[in-house]
Amino acid sequence: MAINDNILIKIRDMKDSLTPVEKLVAECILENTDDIPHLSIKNLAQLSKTSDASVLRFCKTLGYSGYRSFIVSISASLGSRDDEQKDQYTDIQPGDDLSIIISNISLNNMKSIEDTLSVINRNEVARAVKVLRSSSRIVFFGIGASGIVCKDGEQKFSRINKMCHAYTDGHSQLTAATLLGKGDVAIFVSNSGDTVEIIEALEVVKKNGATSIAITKYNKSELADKSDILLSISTPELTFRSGAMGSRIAMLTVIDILFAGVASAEYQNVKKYLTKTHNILASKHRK
Amino acid sequence: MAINDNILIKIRDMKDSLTPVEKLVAECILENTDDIPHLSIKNLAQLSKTSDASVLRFCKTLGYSGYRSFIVSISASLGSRDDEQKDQYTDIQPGDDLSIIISNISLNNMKSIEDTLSVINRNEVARAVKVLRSSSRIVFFGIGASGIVCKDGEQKFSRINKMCHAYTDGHSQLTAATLLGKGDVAIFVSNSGDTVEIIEALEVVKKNGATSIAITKYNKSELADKSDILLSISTPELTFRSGAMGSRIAMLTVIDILFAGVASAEYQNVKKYLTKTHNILASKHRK
DNA sequence: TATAATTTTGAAATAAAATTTCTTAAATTA
DNA sequence: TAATTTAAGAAATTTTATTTCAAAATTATA
Repeated sequence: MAINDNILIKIRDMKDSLTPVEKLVAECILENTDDIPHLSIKNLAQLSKTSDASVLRFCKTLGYSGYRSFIVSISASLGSRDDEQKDQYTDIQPGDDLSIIISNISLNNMKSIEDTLSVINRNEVARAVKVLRSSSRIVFFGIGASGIVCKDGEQKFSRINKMCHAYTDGHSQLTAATLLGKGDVAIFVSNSGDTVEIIEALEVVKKNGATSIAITKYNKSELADKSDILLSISTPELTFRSGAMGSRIAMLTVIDILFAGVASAEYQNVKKYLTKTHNILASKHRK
Repeated sequence: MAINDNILIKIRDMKDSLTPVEKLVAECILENTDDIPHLSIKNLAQLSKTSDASVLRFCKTLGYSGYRSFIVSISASLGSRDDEQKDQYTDIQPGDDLSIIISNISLNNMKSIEDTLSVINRNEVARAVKVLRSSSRIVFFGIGASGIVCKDGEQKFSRINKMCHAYTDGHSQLTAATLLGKGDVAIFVSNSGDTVEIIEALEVVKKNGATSIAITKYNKSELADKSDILLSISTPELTFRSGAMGSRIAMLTVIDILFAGVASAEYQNVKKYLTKTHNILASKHRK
């Protein structure tokens, strides 16, 4: 829905009440709309087989103060032209035009965040932040795409000097899980919530008395059932074609929230770490 | 959601890499956006306390052919903008209420994607997809938070049986860069575009004749200048508190787009791979 | 720290574009 | 058919944009 004046509609409606030469100008504009903003008044006069004075008269007839104003207005109208479907999930189809792919992927990723925002339980987030703040160390468990989310969490919490580690394969996960104990927090990242290795690790962790946090899709799953704190994400179930794009973005956002929650609550303690790590990284930039 | 180019975002992101006088122009434009379309180049020079030559230089720096093109573009952006205010970037404050943190983080991550959509050059995306399709192998270069994005790319492209690898430390990056040659594609991921190791690797890669693709923030930087194909992202410059959250989400979205572009164009070839990898992963789920 | 090289900048010159004025042509009407 | 009005373009003028160039500021180098 274009909310602004649409000059093209104005021109179309005005057309019949214009003088013959002005009408030529109007028709020329309607036929070459996209090019108009880049034409000079002389160019447009040539293209419409009229004169520059007539083009200017046309602009004034439409109510503009001059050619420049007219161009500004037509540019704005072209800018506000609606871009088709906006906010439903759309899957990528084979052979899709690249432009559609670009907006679909972007919209889906945005939608994943938005949807996660609406399913996530704020009390659970608060509980998670609380146990993370008082934890002696944090261990992330995730495999494949979820492993990447874990690595991200590890990097983030390292910056505020939290003892933390990400384990991204079954074996190291089991060994790490065995060594956890009371006061430790284990964060399990799994889209499905049914990954064998993750459930195995969860069971070991629980036996050892550490607190478990699950980041998983909003759904019934063993992970969701058995973990102490449940942070749900939501993302479209697109076909396998699209890979696990949205869910990963949603999971990262949950990690961001946990990090910001902890860092903000402990700001007095952590700001020196943030400053230090920021500066040391900046020194690795040229110039 | 504004899906079109938004020049105001471009200006905001570019600001810090401009010369002092160009920066004055940029700030003046950001403060008087609505008036700009009706100002002559001389007016704008006066308003920004610079010279007409500098304003013109500013337009060219941003990539426009002249002042007129710039005005057309800014008019289009103004025409397409919808209810602002709501979608301003917001930073986390120490001690913020958890509920505010949750929505700020989510909104900022969404906005990063949206803004990236408005600065990314679709022709460059098309070129990138083309070289990726015909490449004999793909190598990702990135360090720190960007390294995680690289790992993600590696996982994605592996699923369609593309030869690919992510190198996330300076040494392995240099050795990998040395061995690349014609027909190979190197994807460089760096938010700043100035990371020492990345620039070094880029120089080696160029010397060896491989094609270079940069994923970096919309800004002037050595990486942006020197790479063959430039894919820009946009994200708010929040204070250091928030870490590199938005930029990472934006970069991942760009990777998603490249992957979907390649997979969609080669759907007939890759669907068997996608099915196979999907099934083998599903077998690792319980029940 | 002085000097060379480079980059940034604005003033002036030039070119291009927009606007006004004026004249002629066409249409209308008495 | 002649007088009047309206429409249109050519030419002149004004404004605007662009290029060129030299001074100033900055950065690198000795």
